[in-house]
Amino acid sequence: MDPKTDTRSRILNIAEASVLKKGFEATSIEEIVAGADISRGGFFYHFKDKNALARAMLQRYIDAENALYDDLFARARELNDDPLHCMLIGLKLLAEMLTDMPEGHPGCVIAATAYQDRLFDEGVRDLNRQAILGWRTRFRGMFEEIAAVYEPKEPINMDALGDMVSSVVEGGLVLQRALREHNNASQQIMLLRTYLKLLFAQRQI
Amino acid sequence: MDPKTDTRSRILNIAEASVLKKGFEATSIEEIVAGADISRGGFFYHFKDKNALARAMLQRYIDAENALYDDLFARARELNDDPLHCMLIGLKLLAEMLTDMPEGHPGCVIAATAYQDRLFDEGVRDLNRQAILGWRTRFRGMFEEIAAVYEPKEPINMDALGDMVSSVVEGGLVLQRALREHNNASQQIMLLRTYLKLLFAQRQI
DNA sequence: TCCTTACTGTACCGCGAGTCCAGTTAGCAG
DNA sequence: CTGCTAACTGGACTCGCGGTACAGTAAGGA
Repeated sequence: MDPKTDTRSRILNIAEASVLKKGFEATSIEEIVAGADISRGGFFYHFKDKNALARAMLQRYIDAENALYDDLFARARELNDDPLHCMLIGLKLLAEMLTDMPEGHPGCVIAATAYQDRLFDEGVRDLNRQAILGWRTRFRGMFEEIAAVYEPKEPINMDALGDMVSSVVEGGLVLQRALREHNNASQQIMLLRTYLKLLFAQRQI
Repeated sequence: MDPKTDTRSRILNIAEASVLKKGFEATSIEEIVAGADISRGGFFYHFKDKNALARAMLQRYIDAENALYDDLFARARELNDDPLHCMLIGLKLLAEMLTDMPEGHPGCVIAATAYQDRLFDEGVRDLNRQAILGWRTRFRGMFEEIAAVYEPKEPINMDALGDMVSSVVEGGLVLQRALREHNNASQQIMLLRTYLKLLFAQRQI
């Protein structure tokens, strides 16, 4: 509440809005401090440099994304207890969520970070890495549950399949950003959904 | 031959090597001119600014990528005249090609460009856009040929399916770059290959 | 009263992009 | 041989941005 005590959060909010709109590099410290109504000195009091800001933002983003996945698949699970159908519903929900964002998804920070090596230090890149590995584990687990019930029609590398969710989202977001269209990511997720239907369905063990 | 007359190409070569290794932003004009053994003035004689350099490099990259696809699928066609099998062979060749690169693929310039809005002007972004739209058309055409012979087992948006090739490559490269692994892109392409097998095979019209 | 937290404000540095411009060198055209 | 142009060199300079340094201050608790 007290504007003095939550300056750090205010900085993060302002920075996040600007970074999602224009990219990290395009967001100058100057404009952050202007938006948060503090001095440059104040900024560096909270973050020793731009990398510290990046780390904090990335951590926030990853936490939000994880919470989103938790929520999405929890809701899917309520609707259907079967692991395959739960996954299919979850992906549908994810696709819908991406379509509903009028501006399109803010363009995953993961890719932005991956493609700006120099700008970020090892800590930032490591956060990034851990997040992706976390998603790999999450989805591989779900796919293994599915495979325990439905025999896959083709042999599949489960790690790669786990990665495919992130990969499809990231790839879709790259297209979306480059093409300035707004539903590529959601379309690609729907294609992945079809893939999983073909791969697992109709051969219950 | 004459070092004086092909300075422009020399600049592009030096710049490309450095950009693929460290990223566009991390490549300073200073180091390009040092590598090409010219002066800063000489650089700006050939390229009015860094954007002009980016445009030239991107165009080169896109041309090379298109030539690669032409070659790959031409070779695949020689091996098998059926459109589905041609596609499957082509994707296998592509995956192998990506694995064979010891350093991994140079990390597609498309994504790098998409995620650095401020750095590039409209011209660069438009080149990027046209390239992806070109690949959409290319692959949609191939998928339509396949669909004329093999009825897809699930209804499919052909534009999205065309995009899926680029999307899977881009997504895989993002993972690869973020994880510092080296075969994610090729694995994702192999998954796409399996997808197409499941979607089209065994239902010849 | 003293210490700490959370700043403000100002001055300053280095780096890289980009500009300007005067001068040089090589080659070709008349 | 003259003159013109392309392809530079070299140096000085501006600007924005990240980052440093540090002195001072206002507010709140022990």
